[in-house]
Amino acid sequence: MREPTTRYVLLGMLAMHEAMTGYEIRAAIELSVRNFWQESFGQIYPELRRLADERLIRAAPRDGRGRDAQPWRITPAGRGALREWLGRPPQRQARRDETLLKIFFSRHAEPGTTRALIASAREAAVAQLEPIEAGARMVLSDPDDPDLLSSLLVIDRGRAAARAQIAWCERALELCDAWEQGGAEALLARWRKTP
Amino acid sequence: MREPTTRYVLLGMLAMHEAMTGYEIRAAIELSVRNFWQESFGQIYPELRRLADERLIRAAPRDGRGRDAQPWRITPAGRGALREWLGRPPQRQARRDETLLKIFFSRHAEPGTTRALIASAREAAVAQLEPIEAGARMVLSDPDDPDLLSSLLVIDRGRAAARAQIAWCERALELCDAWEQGGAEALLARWRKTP
DNA sequence: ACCCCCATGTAAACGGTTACATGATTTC
DNA sequence: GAAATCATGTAACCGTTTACATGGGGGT
Repeated sequence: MREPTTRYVLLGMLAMHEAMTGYEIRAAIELSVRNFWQESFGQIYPELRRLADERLIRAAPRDGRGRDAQPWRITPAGRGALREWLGRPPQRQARRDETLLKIFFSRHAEPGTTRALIASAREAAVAQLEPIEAGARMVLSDPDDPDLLSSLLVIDRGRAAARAQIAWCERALELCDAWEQGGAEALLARWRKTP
Repeated sequence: MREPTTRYVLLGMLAMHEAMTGYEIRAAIELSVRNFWQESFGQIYPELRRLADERLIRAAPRDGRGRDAQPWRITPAGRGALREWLGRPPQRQARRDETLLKIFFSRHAEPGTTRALIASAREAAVAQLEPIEAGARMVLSDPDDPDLLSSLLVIDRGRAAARAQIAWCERALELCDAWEQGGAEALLARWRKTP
């Protein structure tokens, strides 16, 4: 049995932010959890309808946002559903990294591909780091935010992941060096140096 | 435009291993890249048929494996397709971690949920580490393997990711402590201590 | 006799992205 | 006046998982 996660992301965001439109929820996801979650409008809008049908959210009065903007509010039942989901052990983890897969097979590619893949993985991680630091500064500027702990935790996780990625890329390039210069022997020597 | 990755995983495995059945390919995936990729039989068997139709693989003679076991071999065209895919920049990355999502929303759960989630994330990472080390020992026992570099690279990545996860979990628990004992002020102090 | 592993496959359902359509409002 | 952003939605398509079906071979 699989479980749709989208609805709980929507409920979670509405639990944090009082009243939001689908568009704003999407923006909030991109702002806060973008390093480990994403949702498309094609998921968000139909799911909001379903949540409203089940009385887990309810339409809030339209104020001066945009003409068509429909803000939603979480209901007590919605908070209950969210709490219940949070209490269940998480099961799904993505486990899909195309870059690493390519690196794994790269012996069968054009020469130099392994290095190129590692280098671009490093660049991607470095690029990830910048918005994370910007997010950190933003969060730190409002110490009264009740979600301060949550925000810092996920920021720290994204940062740690990016840093680990960068460190691995550098080590990986060293292992490539050793392999190219001294074959299996040198590679294993380099490997054993820092296990 | 999206691109099916399954076929290239199959081609890659057949490029590494000479002749394999669908079942063996699945086992090889679970052995080597399971930390960042997975395939189900429902994907593998139909895709093998398609690859055979396109002459990227071809049926190898059945030897004494099992009665129904059908080994496949990669063709030169298949190697070409694999090489071409490896040369294209990787695009998809999963970006989906339900555990972290729950941690992010855990302020709206029963008290203690945040800690419980972090603790179970830590345990999961520790459990991941054991088979990785076993895999490392296995790879190191055969230094003549032409895929030695590839294997060590992905093993090192899995290990680095698991270790980073464990380290983050410990820091996260410390941040929880600070928050619970001294509120925002203590949390920020702890945060700034090791940024 | 029973159970587990090997082995292949199909069909349904689901989760998710992409493309498309539409139009208001704000900013340069 | 043009461009960007705000805003909602639908339909098609695709990738993936799950459940189901089937049966041989080997071990206890």
